[in-house]
Amino acid sequence: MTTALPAEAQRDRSAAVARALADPKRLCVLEFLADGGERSVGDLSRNVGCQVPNMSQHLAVLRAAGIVASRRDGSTVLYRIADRSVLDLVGALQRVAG
Amino acid sequence: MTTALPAEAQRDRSAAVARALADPKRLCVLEFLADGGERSVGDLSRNVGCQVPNMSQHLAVLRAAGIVASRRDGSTVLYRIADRSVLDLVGALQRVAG
DNA sequence: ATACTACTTGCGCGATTGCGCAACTACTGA
DNA sequence: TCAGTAGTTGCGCAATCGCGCAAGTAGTAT
Repeated sequence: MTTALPAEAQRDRSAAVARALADPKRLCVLEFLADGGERSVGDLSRNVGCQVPNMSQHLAVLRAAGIVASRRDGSTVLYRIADRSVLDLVGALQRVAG
Repeated sequence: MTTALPAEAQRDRSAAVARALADPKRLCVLEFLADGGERSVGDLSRNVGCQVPNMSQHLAVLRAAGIVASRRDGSTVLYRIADRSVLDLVGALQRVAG
């Protein structure tokens, strides 16, 4: 079995994930990544409509929460959804928000 | 069919729901409501460990996001999870945060 | 009406957040 | 090495958030 974490620590982690999703631009990023597979920072920044440094910060928030992952390809950095469970989460979110 | 909302408005609603979930105490409230059915403000405030006015504010946030609903029973106000889809959302959140 | 319990609302404060801007690092190609 | 392109990081500011506290509303009971 996995180590039984105190319920409070688990809630803190859940809250951190929710906080990372609590921004329209970051949700927009996840929509692009959901059907685009991998995208560069510049690509995302153009499509979402914000400056590159701002997008980089948003992506850092998503990555810190374990929602996206990144890899470098030459001079560009490609971001992707970290896990399929993230798609379920975004779907559930949209259903409640619907 | 339902009116096709602009994607941006849908994202704003999703972000609002996520923001409402982005607090450990509010997640704790949802856990209590998930297996307790209906709970009063005082009850929740005792179990979560915060003052009554603070709990009332947290519940107002959750209600504004459509996550919980309330009804009055005499002098007490009982809160409950608004919809089953909220349970799916919290579950998906915990799975990603796991 | 009075007193009491249950809850909500307004206010102010410290902490966090999102953003633009500038500066910095990382990689490519000549 | 010297540009040039792609991202990241640091800083400051306005806006928002969570909280405690005080005051107000709603319902019960005497």
